[in-house]
Amino acid sequence: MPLLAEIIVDVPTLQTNKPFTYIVPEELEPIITVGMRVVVPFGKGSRKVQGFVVDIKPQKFPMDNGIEWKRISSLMDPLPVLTEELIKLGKDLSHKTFSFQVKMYQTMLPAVLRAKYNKKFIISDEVSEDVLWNVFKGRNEISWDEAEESGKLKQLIELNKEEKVQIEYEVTDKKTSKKVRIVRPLLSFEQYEEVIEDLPSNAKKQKLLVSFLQQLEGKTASIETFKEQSISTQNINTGVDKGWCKIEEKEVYRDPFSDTVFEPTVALDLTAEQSHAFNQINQAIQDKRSEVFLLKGITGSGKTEVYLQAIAEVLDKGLGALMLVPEIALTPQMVHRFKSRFGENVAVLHSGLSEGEKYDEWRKIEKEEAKVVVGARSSIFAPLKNIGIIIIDEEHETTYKQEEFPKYHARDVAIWRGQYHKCPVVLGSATPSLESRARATKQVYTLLELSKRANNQSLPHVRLVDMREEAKTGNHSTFSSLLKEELEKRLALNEQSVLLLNRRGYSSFVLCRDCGFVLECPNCDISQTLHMDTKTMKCHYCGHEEGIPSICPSCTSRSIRYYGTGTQKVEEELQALIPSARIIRMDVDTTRKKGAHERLFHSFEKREADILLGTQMIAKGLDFPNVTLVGVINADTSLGLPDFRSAEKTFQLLTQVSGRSGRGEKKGEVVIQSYNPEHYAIQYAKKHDYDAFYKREMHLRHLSEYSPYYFLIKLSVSHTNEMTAAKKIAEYLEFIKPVLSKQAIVLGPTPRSIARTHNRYHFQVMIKYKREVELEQRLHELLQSTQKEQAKGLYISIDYQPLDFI
DNA sequence: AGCACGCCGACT
DNA sequence: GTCGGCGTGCTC
Repeated sequence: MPLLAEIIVDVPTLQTNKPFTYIVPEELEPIITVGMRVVVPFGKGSRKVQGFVVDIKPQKFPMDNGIEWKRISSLMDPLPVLTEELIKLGKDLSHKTFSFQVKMYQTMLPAVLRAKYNKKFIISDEVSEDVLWNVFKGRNEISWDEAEESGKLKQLIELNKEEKVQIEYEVTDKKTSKKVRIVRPLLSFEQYEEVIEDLPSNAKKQKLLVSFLQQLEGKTASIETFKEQSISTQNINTGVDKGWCKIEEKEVYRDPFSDTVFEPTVALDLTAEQSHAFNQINQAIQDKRSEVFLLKGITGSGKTEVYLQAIAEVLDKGLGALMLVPEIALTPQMVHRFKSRFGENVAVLHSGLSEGEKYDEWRKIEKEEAKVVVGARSSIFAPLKNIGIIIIDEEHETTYKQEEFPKYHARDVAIWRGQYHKCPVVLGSATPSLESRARATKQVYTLLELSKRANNQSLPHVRLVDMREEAKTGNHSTFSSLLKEELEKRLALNEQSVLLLNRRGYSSFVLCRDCGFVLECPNCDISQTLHMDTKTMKCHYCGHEEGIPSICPSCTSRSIRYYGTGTQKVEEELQALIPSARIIRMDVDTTRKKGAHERLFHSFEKREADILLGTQMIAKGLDFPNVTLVGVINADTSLGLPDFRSAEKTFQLLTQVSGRSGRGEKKGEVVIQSYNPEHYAIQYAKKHDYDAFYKREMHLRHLSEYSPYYFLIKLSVSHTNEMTAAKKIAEYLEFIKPVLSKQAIVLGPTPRSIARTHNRYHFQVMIKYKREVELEQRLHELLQSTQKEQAKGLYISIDYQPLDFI
C-alpha cells in the first residue's frame, strides 16, 4: 500500500499555511521519516520547493476528494531534523504568535539548513549551434542568474516557449561539513618491518613514513600529525602508491573553544538556602514533574551552582539539560563554568558563532553527543530528545522575546517543552519580572529564594548623588565630585571600578536639569517622547500631543532640555578628569568584531585596566573579584522611556550592576548619579529591596491597568499612503471591537513613534484585556479576511504580548 | 512566492 | 483584429 506524506511547504503565505498531501515514491518508503526535509513540486509549474514532513500515513483510498497528489521529488536529509515534539511545538507556536508554520520550523533549525533556490535552463531539445555556444557556452545548462547577467534571459524564455529548453528549479542547502584528511595504515607490524628492510638506505623519508605508520598500530592519524614528523603529503602519496596506507576523509566538528583549556571543577558545598532550592528542584526532576520554579537569588548568591548541581542530577538519569542565558557573548564566564563542570558534554549556541560552527554544535546535540545545551534565545529549540530540566537565567531579560517574526517568547516555549517532557523549568533572577513574581504569588510558579551571598559578603553599600545639587555647586561635568573621589581612591588602592552609562533605548525625552522633571502624558502615566520632525511631544500609547516645553512646568526653570550622552564623549571626559586611569570602553563600537567582548573582559580580568566603562552590556552576570566600585553615571535615562516598564527596567539594571561590586574578599561600594534620586525605583535599588519595589510597582500597575494585571496585544498597520493606513486600522478595530468584553481597554489607533519609515506610514492599536475568549480567533479571522489588501501593499502585523510600544 | 487565467488599452 | 498590461486566485 503506498504511503502518503503530509508536508508543510516553504511558501510563507496564509493560504499555504497548512499541510499538503504528497505520495511517497516507493524507493523512499523505507527511509522517509517524519521531521525530514524534502523537495516537492508545488504549484502550476511544479517548481521545486523545500518542505517539512509532518506526518506519514498509509493511503487508504485511491484518491479521496478529487485532488491529484503529486510525488515527493527527493529527501534532503538522511535523518530527520525535527522531532515529533518540535513539529507539534511549531504548529502551536505559529498559531499563538500569528506567524507561519514554515517560519517557525526555519527558526528552529540552524541557518545552513534553510533552502537555497536556484532556477536554471536546461537544453531539452536540439538547439542551434549559435545558441549552444553563445548562450549555453557549450554546456547543457545555465543558471537563471547567469542568463540575466549576460542579457540572454529574453532569448531563453523564448526558447522555453518553443520547448527547446526547460526551466528547472533546484533546491539545495548551504549545509557543509568540515572534513580533514586522515591516513590509514594498511599493513601489519611485521609487514612494515619487511618493507623497512627492503628499502634502499638513501630512502630516508620513506623509512620515516613507514616506521611512523608502523607505530600507529592500525590506528588512523591526520595528515597534520605526519607533517609534524616532517613527512610531507607527497611522501604519503608515495606510500599510497606502494599500498602501505591510504588517505580517507573524516568529518570533524568546528570547535569554537578548541584553543581554550577548561580546568575541571567539582561540585561546591551548598549553603543551607542553596540546598533547599536544589532539593526542591531535584524532587521535581526525580518525580518527572513539570513544575515551574522561580529562583529568586540576590546577585552573588550562587544561582549558577544550583543550576550546575541540578543538571548533574539530570545527566545521572541519562537525560539532557537546556540552559538559556540572555546573550552568551556577554557571559563568557558562564560558558566557562559549564564547560569546566561538564566538559565535552556541553554544546554552546550563540550569535557570535559562524553558521558552520552553529550547525556543528547543533549536530552534536542532535546526535546526542552533547546533553547539556547552553545558549541564547533560539537554543530553546535545541533538538534534545529527553529533557530533564530547562533553566532560564536572568529570566527578566527582554532578549528572550524575539523582536522579528516569529515573535515568540523563550519563556513560554520553555514552559511548553517542560510540560511535554514532564520536567521542571527553573526561572532564575535577582530581579524577576513582575509577571513571573506575580505568578509565584498566585502559586502558579514555586518560589525559591536565595537571600544571602554565597561568600557571606554583604551586598555593597550604595550612595546616591543628587546631580541637581551638584549643578548648584557649579559642577556641570558628567562626574560628581563623590564619584571622581571614589574612582581615584580605587586607583590608589590598585582596585578596579565598573562605570555604567545607562543608554537603554536612547529614546529622546526632555528632562529638567534643576528639578528632574520629566514630561508625562496626562492620560497614560508614561513619559512623552520628543519629536524633532514635528517639533512636538508625543505619547506613544494614546497619541496625545503637545508643544515642547521651554519652561519646566514644575519649577519654572529654563534648564529643561533633551537628555542623552555618548560613551566616547564620557570616556574622553573621564580621561581628562583622571589622566592616569587606564580605561576600557565597551559599547557597540568597540565590540563589533567577533570575540571582542571576550578580549575586553579578559583584559580587564587580568587587571590591564582600572576602569571598565560601558553600556548595559557590562551589567550582566560578570564576576570580577577585584572590582570594589560600581558607578552609575546616569540612572535617569531608562526612567524616561515611554514604557510602563521603565521603572522596572531601571530597578533591574541598577540592582544588576550594583551586584558587580564586592564579589571578592573586599567589600564593594556603589555610587549612583541621578536627577531623580527620590524616585522609588532608585530608592529601592539603593536599599536592595526587591520586595518593596515589587509591592509598590504592582500597586501602580494595578491602578494604571497594565501587565501583569492586563494582557496586551498590539495590532499594527502600515501603508505608503497615510490616509489608507489610518482608515484601515480604524476599520479593523471596528471589526475586532464587537467580540471584546467591557473589561477590555483599547488604546489608539495612534501613529507610531517613527510614523514614517521606508516611505510607509505606521499606525497601531493596543488592546489591554484580562480574559477575551474570542479575541485570538477574531484576530486570525482578520488576517484571513484581509489577504487581498495585504497583497496590495497593506501590511498588518499582530504582536502578542509585545514588550515595547515604540 | 510564482504561475495561469482573464479582461481592458496601444500596436504590428 | 492581437499583444501584453497586471489584478485575482490557487497551489496537494
